[in-house]
Amino acid sequence: MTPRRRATLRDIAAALDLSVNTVSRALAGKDAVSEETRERVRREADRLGYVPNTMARSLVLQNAMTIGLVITNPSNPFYARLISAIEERGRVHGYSLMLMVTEDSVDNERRVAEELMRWGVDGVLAVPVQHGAEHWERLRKSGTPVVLVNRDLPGMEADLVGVDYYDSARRATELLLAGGARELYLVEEDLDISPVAERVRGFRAVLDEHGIAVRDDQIIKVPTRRRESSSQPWDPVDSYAIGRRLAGHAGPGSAVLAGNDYFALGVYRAFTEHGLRIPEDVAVVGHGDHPFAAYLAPPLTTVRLPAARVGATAVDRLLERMAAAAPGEGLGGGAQTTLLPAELIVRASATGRPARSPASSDPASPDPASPHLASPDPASPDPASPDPASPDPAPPESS
Amino acid sequence: MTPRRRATLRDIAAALDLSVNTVSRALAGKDAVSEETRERVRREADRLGYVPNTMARSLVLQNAMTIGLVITNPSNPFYARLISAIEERGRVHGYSLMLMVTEDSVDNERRVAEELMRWGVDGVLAVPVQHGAEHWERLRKSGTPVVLVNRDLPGMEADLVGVDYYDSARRATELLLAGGARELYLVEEDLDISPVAERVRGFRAVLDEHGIAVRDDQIIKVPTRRRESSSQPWDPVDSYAIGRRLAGHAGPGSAVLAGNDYFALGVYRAFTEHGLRIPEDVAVVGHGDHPFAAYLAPPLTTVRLPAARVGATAVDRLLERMAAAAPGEGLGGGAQTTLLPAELIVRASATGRPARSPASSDPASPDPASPHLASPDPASPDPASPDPASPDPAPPESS
DNA sequence: CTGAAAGCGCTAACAG
DNA sequence: CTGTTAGCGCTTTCAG
Repeated sequence: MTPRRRATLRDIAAALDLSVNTVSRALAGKDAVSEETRERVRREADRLGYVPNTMARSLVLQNAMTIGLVITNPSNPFYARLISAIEERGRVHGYSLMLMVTEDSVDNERRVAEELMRWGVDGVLAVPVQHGAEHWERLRKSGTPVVLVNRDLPGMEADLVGVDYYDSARRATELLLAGGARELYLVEEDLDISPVAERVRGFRAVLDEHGIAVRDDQIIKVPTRRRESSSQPWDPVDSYAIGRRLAGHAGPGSAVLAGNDYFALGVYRAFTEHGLRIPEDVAVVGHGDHPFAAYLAPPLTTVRLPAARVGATAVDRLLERMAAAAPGEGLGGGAQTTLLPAELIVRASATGRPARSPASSDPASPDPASPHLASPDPASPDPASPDPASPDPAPPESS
Repeated sequence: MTPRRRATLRDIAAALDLSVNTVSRALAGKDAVSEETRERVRREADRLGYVPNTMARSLVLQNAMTIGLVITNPSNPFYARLISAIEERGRVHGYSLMLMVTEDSVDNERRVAEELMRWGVDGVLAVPVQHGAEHWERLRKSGTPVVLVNRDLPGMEADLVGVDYYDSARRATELLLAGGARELYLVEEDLDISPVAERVRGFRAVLDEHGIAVRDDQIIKVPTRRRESSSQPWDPVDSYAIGRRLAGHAGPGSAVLAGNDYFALGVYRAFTEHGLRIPEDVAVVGHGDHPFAAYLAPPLTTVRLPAARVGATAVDRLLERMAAAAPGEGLGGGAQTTLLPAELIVRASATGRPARSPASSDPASPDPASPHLASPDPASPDPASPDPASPDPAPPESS
């Protein structure tokens, strides 16, 4: 009984004996239409259950009202939050999201970039796989702005919105040193990506400044297993293995800085099983402030990432580029890089005097290290307030 | 220098002095074209960097080659994995994903459904918000198949692909009873959705069968705070509060079954802080088998959800419906419900003899309760193999 | 084997 | 205020 075929402007026009054009304008709210006609059109439109055809509209308007979002792995909690933030901010501006997943494979990424071109999306937000920038370059040259998110991409001259991991690693390392650690280990994923590189850089820099030599074996790479366990988040199993190895020569003065909380967790367990106490025998700091971090025993000191802000900022930057791309201008100015600050959340796993070390270029960290330092095994596991960095979730009214 | 405007078939045709039509066929690989012409066309096409315009194509073909995916919250790890699985399976069949996020708000859902109609997506996969089915009904009546995922929706007669939570709750409860628990609590999110309802039903059923009366206060609802903390996953903070309350009258024979691992975690911490031992004083079972579950102290017994399979199955079901919707047929047969079995992962937090209770309608659970039972604080935290339910990423049969 | 013509659903000039 | 004419980029008849 219901119309198998969607109603179109023409159907309305026919029923009312008007021209398609008039109907179009009536519905679009343009002026050149009598109020009466407009009313009739409206009525008929929803009598027929008319729904405008976005594709047709986009085809003529030459804009897709869509932005492509390319993510390596939605199961990474940071990216999951990024997706939400981007979707929300995009919607506010009337854009839909075309989501593509690469699983950190360049082949997938190439396919995906191609598909995005075919769709003619208005802009692309991408967490790039490490190698290969040609496909993104092609896209950009064809007039589609591309903004990199979270990871930089060497061969690509594009905007980047990410997190200041160099700084977060510095702060975490300072904290560890301030707590008395001397034998530090950095546990990172074995991927050649900028976030890892930046953290390594920050880690080394601080140790250097303190005159501590860094042996190669202090920077440990955990093999990536995302590909195999498709759509599974990081698995602590490998960091657990690493933790067991470390446990042998660990003792007071040892500390581990992990590139993500899951790695910290694996290490945690290996240590406690081995009878080592955290933080007395070995201090641990993670990255990500995943929901479980505050509830471990002891609560995990970690770095809270401004996912929501990164997402919103990335969308904003992309929107600017899209606006600039419209005229003749060559896609706005030069590439801009925006690194948002992360927040060090000090909890019991890395106790010590707040990192107020001399060398710290640390820009007025919002005094994190207080409540939790008191109780090494706090009775109040941190109300874990929602991303404090996102109290600006876009126009709360937006019409 | 680079073409501001994308090359079109016409450009190729003009350059080669051919008709648009011929070029189209040449590129589409249709037969009625001489090999020579085809070659010339191909060459010119990529000289010009031609990329077919999907929108134009879709407009005439009347299919969008897109499926809409509506998710309440990507930060829920289960949904994150679902997204990956669906994207992957969709891509295999040539479909792109339009992702929409509702944050469990009906208003958002209505907007989103409308938008999906406008795009004319070929089908929709949705994790529905509890109330309001009219917008989905409209979509369906307009000829777009809708398959519900994970949650049922009362007013809607549509296919559903989900998890058998009734069974998972039953099995978990049986396990707890077998372990000697008598005072059981079920901690669930305060949402009126089928997964929760099913678990409550399973929980009650088993207790009933064992002649144990269930007081209302044994079924505890944790307030939802997703909306506020937009794009944040569950926060254990509320379940932690609940755990503290429970800790008062908990003791040997007490047990908690949690609707998700984060809740279990909150309870965990409240108990241990209160000096209660797990599982000796109180046993705990979660839901979800999130990556951290195996690494808690003690490792958390939980239910592993077949996210990848749910995703793949949902896509397959949708594809069937889409195929059926093409002819005159009324969208295939009646609504089908597919509930995939979850797997009970027994770890130290809920020790006891394997649940081999009489009333168990339990279809040969794959003998879970062995390796971990031995060591209440196992030295081998479960290699947490990737979703064992998805070693068959391809159509097990379906198509 | 190739071209001409029509049309998907909508919007943008331009006339009347 | 309203209708006519084009055309977005592509595919599909149907003739040649």
